[in-house]
Amino acid sequence: MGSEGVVLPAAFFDRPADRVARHLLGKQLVARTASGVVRLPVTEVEAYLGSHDLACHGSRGMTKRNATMFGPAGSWYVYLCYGMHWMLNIVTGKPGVPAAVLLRGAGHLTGPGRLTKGLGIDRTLDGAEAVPASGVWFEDAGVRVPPRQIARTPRIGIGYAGEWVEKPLRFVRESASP
DNA sequence: GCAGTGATCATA
DNA sequence: ATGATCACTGCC
Repeated sequence: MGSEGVVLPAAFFDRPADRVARHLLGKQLVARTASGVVRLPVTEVEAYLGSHDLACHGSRGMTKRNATMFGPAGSWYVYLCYGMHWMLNIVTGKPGVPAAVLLRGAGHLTGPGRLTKGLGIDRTLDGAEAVPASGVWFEDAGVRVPPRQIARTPRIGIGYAGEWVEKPLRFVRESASP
């Protein structure tokens, strides 16, 4: 479902990635697809905090692949993983700081690879801003997710990251309990 | 439980 | 130029 909401401005993303991640839960991920505009509530995200975060691509310096992570808040960072899955991230914080939030689930789409596949997202979005003109953006439909519905766990698939493996930087929205 | 898949990056 | 790696998924 999903009626129209207020487009999230770039300023929303100009904060530490873990705060952005927490506040993205319940917002609408909106994409213009071949079959029309799709609005899906964000259900699962992960924060990548910057160059000191050993799980963060930016922690080993800027490369051609991760350059957009060092850009301004509110732009998309999209890269290919395992040769077949596109990962969708929204850049956070100040330019020069490599931080972002990975979108792992929204609406019925679970898993970061299925999410991009379902929305038809690939690297052509990399570096674009999260505004309607780019085809993919966020809206606030006025939904507030209470803290008791939010679970925090370690991030998935980052076993190489030393002491950062265990940091609870994955945020999942759980269904309301009785 | 593990193979598929190919761009990317460090090493040379 | 070459090889290891990889913020995953689907089928065994």
